[in-house]
Amino acid sequence: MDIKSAVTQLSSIAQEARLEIFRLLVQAGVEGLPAGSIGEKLNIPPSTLSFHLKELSHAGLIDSRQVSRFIYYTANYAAMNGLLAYLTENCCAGVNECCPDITICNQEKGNEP
Amino acid sequence: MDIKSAVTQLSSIAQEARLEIFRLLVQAGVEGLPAGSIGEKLNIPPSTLSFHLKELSHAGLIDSRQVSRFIYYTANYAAMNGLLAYLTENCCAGVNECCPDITICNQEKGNEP
DNA sequence: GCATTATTTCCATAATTATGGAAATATAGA
DNA sequence: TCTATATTTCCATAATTATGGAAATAATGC
Repeated sequence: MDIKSAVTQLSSIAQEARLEIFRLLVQAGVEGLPAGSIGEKLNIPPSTLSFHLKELSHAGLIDSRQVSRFIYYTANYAAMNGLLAYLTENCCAGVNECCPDITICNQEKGNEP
Repeated sequence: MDIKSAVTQLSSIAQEARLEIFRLLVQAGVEGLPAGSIGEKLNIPPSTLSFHLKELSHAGLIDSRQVSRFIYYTANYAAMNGLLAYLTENCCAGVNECCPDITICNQEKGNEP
């Protein structure tokens, strides 16, 4: 992880609408949600939603896949992990127990029904 | 944690200079660093540094204390924890093991010499 | 091909944020 | 009080980012 990617990822969630979208997707799990549902749940007009989804997507914090006419968006848990790890890297100079290892939202253990 | 605070905190580190400052302080541990040292290490002019430190401070991600003529800045590990927890809250709907508990950088276990 | 639905692009406008020089303020020691 | 050092405030300029309507594009079923 380099600092520019980290800034891009942080910027992408440093905005209320996008943070709501991201958290919604984090909570939605590996199946994700189609764009339309996201806009409906969060009451965001299509053009604005599209703009924000693109920002999150470019940052790499969410992925998308097409299913018929719907585009499903999902949180990229690995990217989230990477970002959190970067923030806490070498915490307290790694000298002691101040900062335990982190392992958060490992997508390998997803909850696909 | 409410979404506005989270956005404020994320915005505060969604900027290269500030992310460098924050990470430097996270790594510096509980003693922290005086403003001057930060500016020197990261090559940031005083006025710019002051602006960025204020942003981080207002967001609550760093604290400061005066020691003689120096102002020491420190990472607020509790705030960092809170932010990371907010991002991963109810991950995958909390249905399974997708997202283990997180405990990162607990300042109670600091490494004061 | 046509109608329908889903999503994105384009665009102008508005709002926010970053930069750093110069001056001001604060602290401490002689 | 005078001087030196540390940090912040002020300010103008520049750059980036957000918003949403309207139009365009894409995908599906009939």
